[in-house]
Amino acid sequence: MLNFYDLRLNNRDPVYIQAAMYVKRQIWLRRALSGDKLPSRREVAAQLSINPNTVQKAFKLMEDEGYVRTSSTLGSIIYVDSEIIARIENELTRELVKPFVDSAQELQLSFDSVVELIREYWEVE
Amino acid sequence: MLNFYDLRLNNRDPVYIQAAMYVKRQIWLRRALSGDKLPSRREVAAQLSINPNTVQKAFKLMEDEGYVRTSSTLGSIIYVDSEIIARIENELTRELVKPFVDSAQELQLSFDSVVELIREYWEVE
DNA sequence: TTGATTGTATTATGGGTATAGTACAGCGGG
DNA sequence: CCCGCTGTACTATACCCATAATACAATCAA
Repeated sequence: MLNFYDLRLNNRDPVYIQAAMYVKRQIWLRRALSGDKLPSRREVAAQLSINPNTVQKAFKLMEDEGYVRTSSTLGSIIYVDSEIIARIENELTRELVKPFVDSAQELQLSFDSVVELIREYWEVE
Repeated sequence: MLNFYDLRLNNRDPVYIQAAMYVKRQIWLRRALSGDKLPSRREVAAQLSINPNTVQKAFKLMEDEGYVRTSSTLGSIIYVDSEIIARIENELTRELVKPFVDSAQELQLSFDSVVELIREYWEVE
């Protein structure tokens, strides 16, 4: 049973987007596999301390994007096939790397200096 | 006279934030120097095809952050000293690199694979 | 069977953002 | 002097997001 306790919400992006992205990352990490159950809308809302309506919106989005299926009898489960996984992988890496490279180049940073900056932040926590 | 023709607005972030960030980047790139004039609110609105009120909000933000000064006689001009430049540099690199590294680590990417991904996107246009 | 949980839906409120439209005092160039 | 531009301010509208508070039919366990 996938849970949402690890998800730390930020104040920048819509909450329902963040929730769906979280599930996407779990699929990417192979921590969410086809058939895995998701908690109920109300349970997820409790885990994240958000409104059940916002969770409903996230589930709706995940269903539309194809990796969550819902039946009123069984609740919601993960569904992924190779096509969906490939789509998610492309989406996650592209959405991560592309804007970063664009911004770095807009600031006219060199490739080497960017690598150096990342190295600085990589280990520190 | 600094203009805003190069700024491509996205649909993700508030427009007035993007406008202020654009000026910040020009300062970072030393394309905007102390004393450089900014167009009027209405002129910026025209350059970006947005509402003058939104521009006013951007100018208000830039004044609050210290790198734009306005007098009703001379209009708005850039003002930066070494302290402000240092602050902007830290802010831009941190806001660029930190979230990127956080996301990459959340996807459990290795440092080397991240560098490789960036290399893939770096030259491509 | 009864009661609790489920997915789903609706209405209302509030905050943030962006827009449109208007207004006004101050200043400068013709 | 006067017209136009300036910065500034205000109201109203609209959209998206998030929340609160319900409501209801279907399902399942006790």
